[in-house]
Amino acid sequence: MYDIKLIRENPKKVQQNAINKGYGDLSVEELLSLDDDRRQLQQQVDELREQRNQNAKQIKGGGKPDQQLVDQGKQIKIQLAEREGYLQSAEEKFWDLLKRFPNMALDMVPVGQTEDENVEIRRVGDQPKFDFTPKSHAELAGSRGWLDVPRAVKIAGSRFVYVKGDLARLEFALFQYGIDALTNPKKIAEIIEQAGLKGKVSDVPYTFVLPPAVATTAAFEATGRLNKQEQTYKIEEEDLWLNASAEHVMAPMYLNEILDEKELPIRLLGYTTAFRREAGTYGKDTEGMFRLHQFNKLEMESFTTAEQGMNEHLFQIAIQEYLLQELGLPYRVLEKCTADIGRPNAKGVDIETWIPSQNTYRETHTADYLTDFQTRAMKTRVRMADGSLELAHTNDATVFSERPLIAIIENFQNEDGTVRVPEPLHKYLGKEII
RNA sequence: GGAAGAGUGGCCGAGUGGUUGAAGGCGCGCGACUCGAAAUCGCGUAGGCGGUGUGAGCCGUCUCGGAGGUUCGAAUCCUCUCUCUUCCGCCA
Repeated sequence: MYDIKLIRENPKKVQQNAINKGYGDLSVEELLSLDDDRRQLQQQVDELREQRNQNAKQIKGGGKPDQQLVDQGKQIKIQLAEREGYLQSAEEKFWDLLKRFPNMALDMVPVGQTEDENVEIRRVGDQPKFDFTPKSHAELAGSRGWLDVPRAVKIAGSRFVYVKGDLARLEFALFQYGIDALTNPKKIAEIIEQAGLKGKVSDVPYTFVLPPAVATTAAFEATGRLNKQEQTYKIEEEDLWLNASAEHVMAPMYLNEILDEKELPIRLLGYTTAFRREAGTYGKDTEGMFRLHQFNKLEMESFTTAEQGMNEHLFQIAIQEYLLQELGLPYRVLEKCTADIGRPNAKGVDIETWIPSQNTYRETHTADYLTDFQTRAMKTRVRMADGSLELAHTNDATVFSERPLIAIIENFQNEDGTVRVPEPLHKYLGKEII
């Protein structure tokens, strides 16, 4: 949720930002008018309440209640109920609209209308050269018995799969590798060093977390990511939604809490199965396991002070790149433009990994810097060393989903359909070729 | 799922209709005492919203799990709901 005070102070900037992020239908003018309405009503209500309280205080003094004062109190009560009714509906309108406003994009974020205007900032790693025609992951996995799509469709419908055998084991190897790396102080220190972030970010390792896979409406809404129409599954008969990313169930962990500055940063490494409706993607990426209703994901979530937020973002990107480099996967980093960073984001980066069968880079990772957009709604605050109170900043980023498996089996495939396992995963898989 | 009990400030814990945003204690902060510390003593210790305004602050209002209701007036009474504890049932 964006800050109404900042909107009052910078109406033009906020309106322009909404347009840049694809929310041009939202009117700052309308919002400020609703804000005025509610503030006026709030004042009226406060004044009536004051009268009520004063009146009650006077009555209390005597032994027998003064009938005249009691009648006066009744009058106040009637007026107050009326004003409170108006206030309530004014508040509802106001908050409904305010919640729809996007977070302010940082100045460095390129302005763009679609994801095509994301800006590539670097490419790392060489695309593999094949002296045969490389197969798609769906072909490879199909021929090796690693994916069973028809049977998954039979029992759960489209966009579900059974992941089997060595591919399933490769998936767990990948996650185990990510968990080991991010919980290891030495690795963390190495990544910070390599990224030139020494002294700029904390060197505390991530804490591995297995979170609930669901969240209540209130918790999910506070993350700014509840997207019922396109992405989120609701559990019938329950006030619960299936997460579409571990971030959704970790970001609200400190709902209504005041953290001590000394506790920060809080770095969480969450693993969960994620569920997405994928509405509006009919016919897109239908082969194999690229776009599924259900997939597993390892995700970083950090809580920092405002001052540390940006460096934490850079740190999370550095982690993503470090792991991809160790695996030997070619990738490129894109600075997401205003239209693509998403409503709650102030800045965001996508990492796309080379997919030989598609002859292109495809999104495998994302890193989001949310500033205080989530924490304002979640009321997650920080008691600073000087005693002041400020909103925490949040960052989240992918460590690994299942998509890197696609990149691994395609980039490291042999002509006979076998796959060379990246060296860091050998110890988890117990073999070098699958 | 059934039955009973309980949810108060950072923590513990008073409080069953009227100066109670809330006694007391612990913790924490500042100060005194001390060479220093402990102990002791003194003072201070929630947040949101609105208004006014700034060295600061001041005024009003709301918040005692959450929502609603009764009342001139609710932490206190009523209804619903959530969570926790214990017992029963079921179960990976």
